[in-house]
Amino acid sequence: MADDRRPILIAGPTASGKSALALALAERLDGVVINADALQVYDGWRVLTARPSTQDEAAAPHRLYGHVPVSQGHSAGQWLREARAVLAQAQAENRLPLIVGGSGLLFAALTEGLADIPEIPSEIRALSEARLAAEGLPALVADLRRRDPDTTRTLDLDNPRRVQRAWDVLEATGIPLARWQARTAPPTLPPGAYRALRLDPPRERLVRRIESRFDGMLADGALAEAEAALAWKNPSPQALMPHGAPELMACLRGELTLAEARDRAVVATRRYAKRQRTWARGRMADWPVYPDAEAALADS
RNA sequence: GCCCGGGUAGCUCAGUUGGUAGAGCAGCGGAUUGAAAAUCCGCGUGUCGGUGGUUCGAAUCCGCCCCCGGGCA
Repeated sequence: MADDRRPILIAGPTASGKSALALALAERLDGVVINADALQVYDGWRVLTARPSTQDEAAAPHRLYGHVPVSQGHSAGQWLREARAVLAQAQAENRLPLIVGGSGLLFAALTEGLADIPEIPSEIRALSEARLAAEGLPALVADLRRRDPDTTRTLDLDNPRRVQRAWDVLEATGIPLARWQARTAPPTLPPGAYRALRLDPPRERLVRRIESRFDGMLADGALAEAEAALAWKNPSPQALMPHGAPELMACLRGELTLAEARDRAVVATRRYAKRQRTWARGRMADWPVYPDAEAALADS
């Protein structure tokens, strides 16, 4: 097992200790830490997204952290392409890849595959966004049903994001989303090509960690980060959504007290952790589970 | 001490002329193949402050008591 150089995937809810575990393993096993978190890719945040510190980054190589400008969008597809390149590079350098993050979709893309759909031009996205706002979801659903009955059959039609995505893909490529997905190529990391584990601390402990971590973020300059974000020129919507960011920005605008902002940020984070656990139960059911990083380290 | 408001789900509150209660948020469960830290779906028994009474029947009417606001002394 010691000379097993297959990539290690580390998942778990936010604040469960994934990053620390990845760093410890990277130091021990001559590894490279690869980010699988949708928001830690942004260069505008460090404190509020709980990104590894500069000291952490000096202790072991880290990839796909803070490499995307906040003016840009980012997608699971982009991440997958980047992750493939980084994996190949790690292999060439004989470093053990440690892929760590909280975004279940990114792990699924890597281990189950993702349809090879080109990026959607921003104008098309803007168009569907505008139609959604002006005509509402039912109108977009009706339009999609008429033009792409196939995809409509299996789509969650109550979910504006999904409907919009299907509409965008059809509009941009002329090919139904369902057909793209049916043609999905085999995954980058098929079963057996990787090792995986997930952290899942007891619920009460995780809640306490979420609270104390946010208080720590406030002590570490989260407000200054939010203040800087207020001055960003054209941030992409997703760059503004780290938990705590909208709340602290509202606080700085005088719309919330700091205590209110803190409570709402904690609640948002807790709700996210719950969704992450649901994903893990359903989609990572066969990954070995540990209550914390120490237990996982002791076992590896 | 007196007067007026309030006391209903963990929190904020709705409850038509008395027919044993319901929203939002939180919480819980679930979905999730490109904005995923997003988005969507499902789940509501709680001494209706306490106690006595009126009534076939009280969160709803009456008496007393307790608690929280505000006002007058």
